[in-house]
Amino acid sequence: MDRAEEPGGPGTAGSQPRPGGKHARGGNVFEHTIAELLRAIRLGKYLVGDKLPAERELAAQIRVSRATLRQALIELQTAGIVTSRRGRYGGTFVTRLPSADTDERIDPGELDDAVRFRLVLETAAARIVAEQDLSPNEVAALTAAETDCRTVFASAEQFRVLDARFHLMIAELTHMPSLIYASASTRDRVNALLDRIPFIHTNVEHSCDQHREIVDAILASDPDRAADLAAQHAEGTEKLLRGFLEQR
Amino acid sequence: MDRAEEPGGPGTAGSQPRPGGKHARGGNVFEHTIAELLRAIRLGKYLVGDKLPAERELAAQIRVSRATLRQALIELQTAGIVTSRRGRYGGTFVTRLPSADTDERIDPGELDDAVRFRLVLETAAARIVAEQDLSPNEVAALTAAETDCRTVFASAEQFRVLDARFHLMIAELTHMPSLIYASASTRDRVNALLDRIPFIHTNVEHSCDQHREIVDAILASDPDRAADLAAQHAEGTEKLLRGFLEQR
DNA sequence: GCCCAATGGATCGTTACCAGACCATTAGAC
DNA sequence: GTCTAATGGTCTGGTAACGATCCATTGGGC
Repeated sequence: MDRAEEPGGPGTAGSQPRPGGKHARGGNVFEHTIAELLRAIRLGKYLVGDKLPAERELAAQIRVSRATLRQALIELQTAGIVTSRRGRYGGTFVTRLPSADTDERIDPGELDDAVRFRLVLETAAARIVAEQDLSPNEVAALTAAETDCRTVFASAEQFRVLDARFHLMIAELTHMPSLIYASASTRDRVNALLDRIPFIHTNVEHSCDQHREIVDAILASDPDRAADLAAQHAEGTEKLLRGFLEQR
Repeated sequence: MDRAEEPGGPGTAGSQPRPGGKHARGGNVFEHTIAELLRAIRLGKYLVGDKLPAERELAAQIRVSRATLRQALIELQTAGIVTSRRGRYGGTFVTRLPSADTDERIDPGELDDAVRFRLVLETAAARIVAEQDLSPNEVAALTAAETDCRTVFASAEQFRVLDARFHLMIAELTHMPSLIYASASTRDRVNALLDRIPFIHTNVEHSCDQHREIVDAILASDPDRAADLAAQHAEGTEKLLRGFLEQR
């Protein structure tokens, strides 16, 4: 190796991916904040109808000033994704899911990276969780997340949120902050890709079946089987995405 | 990435880790820049004696303004880690390795997270690389990185740089930017922990032997063995660290 | 010997973002 | 009915970081 740099080398320096903008970080803090909120909604942290945390609290969570957060919220409000009510017991509420950014170009490397990294993370998470002893609460949460997925065969959007919640649930059960964060981040990238391809019922049902099997393997404390099933599951998505998006 | 998030919701929102500071990101851009430079040096991207990229270029790489970069460089210069020379064919040169920040407190969760995530990443990387066909150049680079480790039994600092280079080499051979970035980031966290414990010759020799075995498995295209060896290797470090640092 | 290109060094005006204080509105409690 | 606590909405001053420009130094090429 060496410090040839650029072309190949997304090496060690370079910090987070930060497109281009005025200040540091992701372009600017404002856009980053919007992205963060959208992601949380898309990944099912806040479902439609849910109330977001109070502005002061949410700002602290995203580590951004309230002023900037409000800018972002106003943007989302304009887009019809949230609404705000004043007064005690008021707040900001999710009204609908954000529509997919179908216009963005597809970076060929992006697909490859996102989908392969997802395979790594989810396989590992499934194995790790299967090796643990889960508390009754955790078991309940996991099975609930699994069955929730089966309730919605209607829209791609709704399914995707619940699907994401299921997979993130597994990641969270590892209690590894790094893995949780990486999984959420990667999941969102994969979801963005899934939005580009048709919604296929058969696939959804198959996915749900696989979810069930993964949960079974985890609850049966069978790490190898859990990992293997998770890998198969991820590979299914991978093939689907590559089939639709690669080479064009 | 790292650090989780607030107590309750280690969920999906929460953005990059941003301790506490004025502006956004890692406290402030200035500190982040220093950290980034130190990391690149510690992980062997720039070895002692090497010339850093020109300020204008380096600033662009780190995605930071030249003014901020210079602040950081001046700090490093004051600390004796780099020196600058003006004029054409001048530049900024690495003079010595940064000394470890032994004063920082050890977050008990940090050890656990860093060490477990490292296991996940390096196991996956080894498996993936073993599944690939490597080009002659890649094979050469890998074996070179491995043998380089054996050349230095002198100081902990030097060994750690070469050790990091070896592991990052494997990560880079996956050609997965996300995995490369995560590996570098995690590696640095682990290194910071290793700086707190004594440097044990026997362990280093054992590590080198394991490196050799891992390379053998990769070149033999034996993914399972490569993954298994990588896991054993990482677990060795894990036990060492836990033994010295946990519970006190 | 002169010039030039590449580098580090310095300065300046602008802006994005922040912290904190304050105002406005609301629903429930009393 | 009034009070109160929790919330969204508004405003102000401070500053970190930026982009841009210019200066200073140096070694090699002509």
